[in-house]
Amino acid sequence: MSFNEECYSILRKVPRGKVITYSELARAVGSPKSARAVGNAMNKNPYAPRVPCHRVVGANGEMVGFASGIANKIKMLKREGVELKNGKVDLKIYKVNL
DNA sequence: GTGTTGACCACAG
DNA sequence: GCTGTGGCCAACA
Repeated sequence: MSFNEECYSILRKVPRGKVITYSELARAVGSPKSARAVGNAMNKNPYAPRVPCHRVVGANGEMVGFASGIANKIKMLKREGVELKNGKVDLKIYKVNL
């Protein structure tokens, strides 16, 4: 079980219509400071269709880079029922409760 | 083994 | 609110 695999595993647990932050995901993996490494893993994302990497947002619910483009990411989230507030996600509502 | 880069985060000014 | 700095981890040259 590699670090990135852990990330994918946790991310897969995020239900549709919900999101998670890199920080929270990193914390769930066990390294609260490895948010950067998490992003790196998402960027590679060998499990592209299996892992909903578009549900991962910044610590403030802000959309940070996305391999396929931020616009596409937002579209997917919206399609899942996630409303965006000024290009950001309301973590109070959409952030999954671990 | 070292240095750089990247979908980050927190803190200080 | 924005910029700069430091720190973290993983992957690559």
